[in-house]
Amino acid sequence: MVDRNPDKTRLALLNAAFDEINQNGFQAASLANIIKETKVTKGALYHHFPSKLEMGYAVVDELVAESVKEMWITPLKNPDNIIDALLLQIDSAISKRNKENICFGCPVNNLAQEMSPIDEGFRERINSIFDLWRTTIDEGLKQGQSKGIVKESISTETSAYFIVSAIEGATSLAKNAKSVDVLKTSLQGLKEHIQTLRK
Amino acid sequence: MVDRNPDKTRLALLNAAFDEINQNGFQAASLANIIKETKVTKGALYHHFPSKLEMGYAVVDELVAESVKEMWITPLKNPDNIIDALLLQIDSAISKRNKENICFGCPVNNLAQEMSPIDEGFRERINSIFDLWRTTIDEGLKQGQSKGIVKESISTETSAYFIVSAIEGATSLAKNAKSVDVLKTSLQGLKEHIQTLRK
DNA sequence: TTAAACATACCAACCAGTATGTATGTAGCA
DNA sequence: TGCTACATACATACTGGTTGGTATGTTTAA
Repeated sequence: MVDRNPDKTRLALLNAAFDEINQNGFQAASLANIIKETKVTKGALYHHFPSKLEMGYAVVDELVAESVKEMWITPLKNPDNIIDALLLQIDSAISKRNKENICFGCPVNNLAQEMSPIDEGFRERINSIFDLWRTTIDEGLKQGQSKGIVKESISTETSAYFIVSAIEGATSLAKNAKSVDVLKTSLQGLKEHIQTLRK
Repeated sequence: MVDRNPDKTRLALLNAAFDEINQNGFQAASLANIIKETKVTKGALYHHFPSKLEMGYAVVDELVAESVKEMWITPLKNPDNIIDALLLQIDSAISKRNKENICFGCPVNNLAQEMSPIDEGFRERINSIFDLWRTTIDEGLKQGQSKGIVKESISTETSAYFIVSAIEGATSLAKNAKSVDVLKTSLQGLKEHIQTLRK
């Protein structure tokens, strides 16, 4: 490194680790690739992070969790109309995908699948992301019910679980198919379902 | 090995590989663990499979694909009532899960997540499993429409994509939460949705 | 002068894969 | 039936490469 800027160095490592993990998974993520990509030396890496595992945790806490909040929490907090807000965010999620990035899937789901049976630290972190996501939708639907926007007959809890799982499943299918169209079609089914929740 | 039984040896390796892959993913699956588990030597393993990759393919072709067919293809081929058949298989899938095995998730989805960006051989194999699954549901819904069981207004293709992605997403959420209840609740939403497809 | 920030060289452990061997079942033939 | 030839089935020991991690530096800012 030419410039001595610890914050910048740390962030560069974190971003490179995020990419490496997203492409190869955590276990197969190679520190050698990360230091090659960032041009940070191994000594500097281990100055900023005590271990590969802790670096992985930092990626989840600081990058993955933040991106989920940006996409699925903040826009769904106290919206005028939760159903419209959900449909908008689904379309927004679709529009962010293209041929090149569809194959990486959802970082949260990737790590959930790979690490949850192996490492409790990852599992708990990812679980709290899913919990926050689901409870935010649950809360939004409940508010929608009391506002008279959402059908009273539905269980908001069941719906919230169902919506999150459908989004993750659609992202997963599309990742494997390497197809934005698969994502669109799968989420079209979800969108139509969400419309039926309207009062 | 005491007894010289090539078919048995091969199957033992395949089963052990399936377990090892299911727990650790393909890349982190260790041949050392597999030969330790089966008490088959490395020479014998490489006599039956030319490489780790080919052994992985064999696991997908001979074990994973077969288990999906048993659960999601055969019972959904030409059923009297596709909606009842779907609901039955979903309940059957739930009932096969317990505290101990919920954390392993769906083998198809696990491999899809991990290997699809990395290896085309895995991706194609898994993709054809998903295709078969989805088209079977699609075909079943189409037959249901012509029999007057399923609403004419729905797109069977969209519904089929949606159903498969919801099942995978629910399995994924439950895996991470290590909770059969999460699976039940998520799939409850799907079951209610499937009921609305009835004419 | 001190500590943070970074750099270099190295390590043991593990990995998939291979080279080379041995034991055993079987097909062909006398 | 008994012997030979051969291929299948399995075993052992090793290799080169990669892994995460560490010990021991040097540089630089405060």
